[in-house]
Amino acid sequence: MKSSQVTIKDIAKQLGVSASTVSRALQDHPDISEETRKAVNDLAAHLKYQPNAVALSLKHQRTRIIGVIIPEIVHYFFSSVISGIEDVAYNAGFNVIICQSNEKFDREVSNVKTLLAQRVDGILVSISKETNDYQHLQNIVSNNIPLVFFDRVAPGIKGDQVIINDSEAAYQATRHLVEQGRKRIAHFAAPQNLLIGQQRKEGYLRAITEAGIPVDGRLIVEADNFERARLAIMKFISNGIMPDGIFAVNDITAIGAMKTIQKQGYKVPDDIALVGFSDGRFSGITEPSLSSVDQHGYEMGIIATEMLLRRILEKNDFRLPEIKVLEGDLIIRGSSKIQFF
Amino acid sequence: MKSSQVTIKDIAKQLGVSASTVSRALQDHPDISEETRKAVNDLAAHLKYQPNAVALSLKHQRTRIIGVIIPEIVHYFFSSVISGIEDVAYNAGFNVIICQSNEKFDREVSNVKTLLAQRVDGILVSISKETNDYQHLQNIVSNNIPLVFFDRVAPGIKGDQVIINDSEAAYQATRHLVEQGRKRIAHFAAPQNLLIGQQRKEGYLRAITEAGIPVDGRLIVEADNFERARLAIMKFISNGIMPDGIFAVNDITAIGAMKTIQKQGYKVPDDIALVGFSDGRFSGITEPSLSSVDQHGYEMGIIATEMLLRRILEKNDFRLPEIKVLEGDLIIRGSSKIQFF
DNA sequence: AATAATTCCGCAAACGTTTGCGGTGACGTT
DNA sequence: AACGTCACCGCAAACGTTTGCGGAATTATT
Repeated sequence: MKSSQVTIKDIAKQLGVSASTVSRALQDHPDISEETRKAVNDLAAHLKYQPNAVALSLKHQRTRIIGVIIPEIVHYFFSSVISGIEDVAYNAGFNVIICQSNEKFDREVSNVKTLLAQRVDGILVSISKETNDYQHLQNIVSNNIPLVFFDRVAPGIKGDQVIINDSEAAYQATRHLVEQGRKRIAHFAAPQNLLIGQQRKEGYLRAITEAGIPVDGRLIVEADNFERARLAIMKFISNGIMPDGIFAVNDITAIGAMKTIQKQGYKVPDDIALVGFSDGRFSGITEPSLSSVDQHGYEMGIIATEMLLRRILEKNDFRLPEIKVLEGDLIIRGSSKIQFF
Repeated sequence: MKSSQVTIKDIAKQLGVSASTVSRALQDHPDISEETRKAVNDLAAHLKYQPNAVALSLKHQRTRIIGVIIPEIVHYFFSSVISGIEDVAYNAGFNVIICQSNEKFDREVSNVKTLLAQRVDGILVSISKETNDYQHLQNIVSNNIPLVFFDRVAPGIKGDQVIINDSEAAYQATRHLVEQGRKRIAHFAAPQNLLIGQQRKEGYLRAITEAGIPVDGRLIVEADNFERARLAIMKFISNGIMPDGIFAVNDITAIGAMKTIQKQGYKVPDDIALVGFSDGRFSGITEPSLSSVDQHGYEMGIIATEMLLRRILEKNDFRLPEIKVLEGDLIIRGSSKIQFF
C-alpha cells in the first residue's frame, strides 16, 4: 500500500539494465547509446521519476538547503526578509528551512542544532533578544558552515553581516524634525542592551546636538510599544513638558503616541510632529499618515542570501567577513510635515 | 580545510571499534558493554557529534520534514499560519520547508516538485489565486504523501482541509450591522471566482434577506483593496446612494472606506458603520478602531499541522479525508457600535 | 588475420547510518 | 572433556545515487 516513490532502480529493473546506466542516461552521459538513453528517459517521464534529493545530498555532501533562524515570523519586517530570502534561494535552486526562535535563547540553540544535523549548506541568522552567549553560533563557523547575520548580529562571530545604518537613519529622522522647526524633540527608545536601541538613540543625540539644541534627559524615555508610549505621553502632560516633536524607535510606538496625543486634544503634526521607525505596514493607515524610516526588509533578505550563496558556492573561500550596511529611507508623510497634499 | 562534520566512523576509528558498535552504544543498546558505551558517549560529546539527518532520512525513508506551500509570506494571516505550523512541528521534532508560490500557478507546480524531490513526510498547501488545474496536487496523494489544505483548498483532491466558515462569519458580521439598526448595508466583495468571495457574499445576503431588508444590487460592489474602496465610496456619494453600513471583505478595504468616508465629512460609525474581515493587525490602529472578523491564522496553522502529523505518524491510515471548519470571531469595536467605552 | 580503437555497459565503492545475523571468547554446567 | 550459555562485538546489506574503472562486444586499422 505504502508505495514509495519510484527510484532509479525501478527503472533499471524494468528495462533490464543497471542502475548506473540509468543514472548516466538521465544525465546524457556520452557512454550511453541513443537507444537506451531514449528508453530510459521515456520510462522515467512515464513513471514521473523524481531524483531522490536525500540520496543526492548524502552522495554529494551538500543539501542545497539553507537554514534561517529568525526571532518571529509574524512581523512585517521579518516576513519581508524571509520573502526576499525565499525568492533568491528559489532562483538558485535552493530550499529554505525556517526556524523561529520566538526570541528565546534556548530555542535558538536548539534551532542551530537541528540545522547542523540537517547538514544545511549555509545559515542565515537574526539573533533573539535574549541571546548573549554565542557558543552555538560559533559552532556553525567551527563546522565551516557559511553564516550570514542580518539585522541583529552577534559580535565577535566570524560571519558576514547585513545591517541597516540605524544611527544614520535615526539621525536623518531627527534632523527632519529639526528642519521642521521643532525645538523640543523627544525620543522613545528601545532597550539599551540592544544594538539598535543604542544606535538609534545615538543618531537622535547627534542630530539634536548638531542643531545646537540642548539635550533634555526628561525627553528621552524607554518606550517601545503602544502602551508605554501612551504612558510616556501622559507623563509628559502631567509634568508639563510636552515636546513639539517625537522620534520613536518603531511605528507602533509612534502610533501609540499619536493616538494618545490626539485623544488629549493636541494636533499632529501642528502641535507635535511624529516620526516612527518602520515595521512597514501601518504608515498609511493612521490619520495623519505616519512619517517613518523604511527598513527595506525584502532587500535585506535578498542581499543576505546572495552573500550566503556566494560563500556556499565558492570553492576556496578565504575572504574575510564582510559587513554590508543598508541605508534606511526616511519617508516623510503627514505626521511630521505641516504643509502636505 | 573543508573539515566536514564528525561522523560515527570517525568515532569508531579513534576508538578502534566498528561503526555498528558506536551506533549501538549511542542508543544504549544492551549488547554494548558499559565500558565501551561510556567511551563512545564521551568521545561523541567531546567531538560534538551530531547524527547526520540526511543519512538517517535515507535509511529510515522519512525525513521528518514537512513542506509548506503558501501564496505569500508577507501577509499577516499567512505568517500567523506559518507561525502555528512551525510551533507544532518544532514540538514534534519536525522541520519545516517553506515555499511561496507568489500567487503563481507555475511556481506552485515547481514547489510541489521540489518538495516531492526532498521526500518530505507531508505537505501543507494553500493554493494560489491562479490555480485551476490540480494535477500537481494529485501527484502528492498519488505518491501517498499526506496532504492537508488550509484556507484555500483544491476541490476534488483527497486531502484533509481546515477552513474558516466564511459564510457564517460574513453572516454574523452583517447581522451585527442589522442589529445596530442599519437598513442600507453595502457589501464590498472579493472576486467571485474565489470561494471566499462567493461565501462571504452569500453570508451577507443571507443576513440581509433574513432581516427582511430588500437586496439592493447597487450596494454590492466588487472592491477588495484600499483604492477600490475609495472609488466605490465616491461613487456612492455622487449617485446619492450612501449606505449606512458596510461589510467589507477584508480590513484594508474597510479602512479605505473609512478614510474616504471621513474625508468626505461623514462620521464613523454614526453615519456609516463598518465591519471588516481581518488581516489581523490593523484593527486597533484606526480611529475609530475597526470591527472585524478574526480568522485565527495561528490556530489554523496549529490544527492543520496536527492533522498532518496524525496522518504521517499513523501506520495504517484508512481514514477518509476530514474537513475541519473553524469559526471566525466577530470582534466588535468602535467602527460599528455607537455606544462604546 | 591479428591487433587497436571505439562503443557501450556493469561492478563496486562511496556518502552515514541502522540492524539482522553470525562469530568469538569467557564462563558455567554436565 | 564436551557442551550450552552468555556477553560483547563486527560483517554486510540496505536506503538511492554517482562515478572510476574495467570488461565485453563491435568496428576500424594495420
